[in-house]
Amino acid sequence: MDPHPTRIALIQAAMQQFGRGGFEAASTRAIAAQAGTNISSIAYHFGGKDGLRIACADAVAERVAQVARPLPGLQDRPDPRHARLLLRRLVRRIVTFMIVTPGASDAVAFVLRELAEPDSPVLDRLYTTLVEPRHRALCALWSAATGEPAEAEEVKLAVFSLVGQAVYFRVAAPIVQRRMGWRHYARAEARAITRRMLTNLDRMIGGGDG
Amino acid sequence: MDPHPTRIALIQAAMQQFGRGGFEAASTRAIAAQAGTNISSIAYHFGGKDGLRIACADAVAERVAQVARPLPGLQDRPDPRHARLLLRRLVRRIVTFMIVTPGASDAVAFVLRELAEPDSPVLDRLYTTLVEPRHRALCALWSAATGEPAEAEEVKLAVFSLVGQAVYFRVAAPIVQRRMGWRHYARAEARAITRRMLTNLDRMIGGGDG
DNA sequence: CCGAAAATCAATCAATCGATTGATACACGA
DNA sequence: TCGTGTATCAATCGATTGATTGATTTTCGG
Repeated sequence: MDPHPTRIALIQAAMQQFGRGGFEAASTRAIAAQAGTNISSIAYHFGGKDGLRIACADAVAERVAQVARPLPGLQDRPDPRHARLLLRRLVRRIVTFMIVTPGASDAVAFVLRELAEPDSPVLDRLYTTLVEPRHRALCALWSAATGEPAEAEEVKLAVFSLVGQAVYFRVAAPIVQRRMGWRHYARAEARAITRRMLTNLDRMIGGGDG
Repeated sequence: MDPHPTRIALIQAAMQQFGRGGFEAASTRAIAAQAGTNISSIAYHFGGKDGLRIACADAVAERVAQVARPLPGLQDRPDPRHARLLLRRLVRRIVTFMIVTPGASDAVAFVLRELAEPDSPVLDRLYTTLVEPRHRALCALWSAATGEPAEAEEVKLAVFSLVGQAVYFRVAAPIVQRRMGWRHYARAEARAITRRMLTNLDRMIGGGDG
């Protein structure tokens, strides 16, 4: 079916192992073994380990671009109530994607590892294609919901605060689960996190029903 | 002066390099070189690379234990206004520590790397000595400020949301700085982040002056 | 000044790393 | 039945990894 099954298997395996212990910790042999192919396939398809890293970044960017569709009601200026509704829906989507979507955990872990690396060769790619446009869109919505200017420092930091919470629930999953007495992130746990984050969102925006 | 200068230099260098690219990415040779000593000093002082890892975790735990002193006004049940004041002070302290304190950046990066690692050998140590007691204290304060029971699921998640924001501003520093147009985290930037986080705290707690 | 313990050194070990090689299997048009 | 390009394979390369060794230097009580 797929035109490049080995290529995709390699990306998937690499994304998982890169996300686990970092880029350097993952060996090409282990990646190839998990993908069910030979080591030299990496060089053949991607030119090397670094090429595989870039391919992972592109795969994430493409996937997110598909999931995070053009937000309805962003082209025109939505009224505050509508903006708040869209923000709530987005928070639901983000948390669901990060917590419960199968395979997304690996992608999130991979991205976070790259973001934390001071001189990651794919950081630029991830920022321009993944971080900035989404952050801008969220700022626009936040602006519409609160009336503050979209590119104000306060708004940008507020949006970072919001997504930072979701990111933390993923990156610190072992700790959160242990403290909460959870054995994993499943539907019930995702619901609890979503509820808390929606509460935070409403209160941070203010003015509404809290 | 110091009874173990080489030991301390090794821990400091290791913490930095472990935090940069992860545990496996850091080579013992590079660590020893940065510490200005020989490779075999690692084996002599810590038994090996893993021992150095544990020593780093202990060093962080001890340092945080010193910085995060017993919170004043926690033994008795503070009234809501006092609790909110203590929470605000703690948020200031956390952000300052994470953003601006020299050397703390390495420690934070190291801890986060360990927390993200699924099967880190020092995760247990870090959790029991570092995460849990602080989280419990924050939950108690949150409870006193809001009236909710301290060990309620909602309270625990709220505290995680709060610290998650601060953690994110550190772990995603390259992204945040780029989006904000900042060249680094200095006093002015830390102040902006602190202000936003205090606003978030006030609104999340609710009931107060916002 | 001496001798033992503490600490550091250069040198080397087997193991593993990413990359490369030449051979091989397969599909497809001439 | 060729010839060609794609894709994977086992085998091997030099380099680097963490660990270890034995010698050397430093420290300090007697």
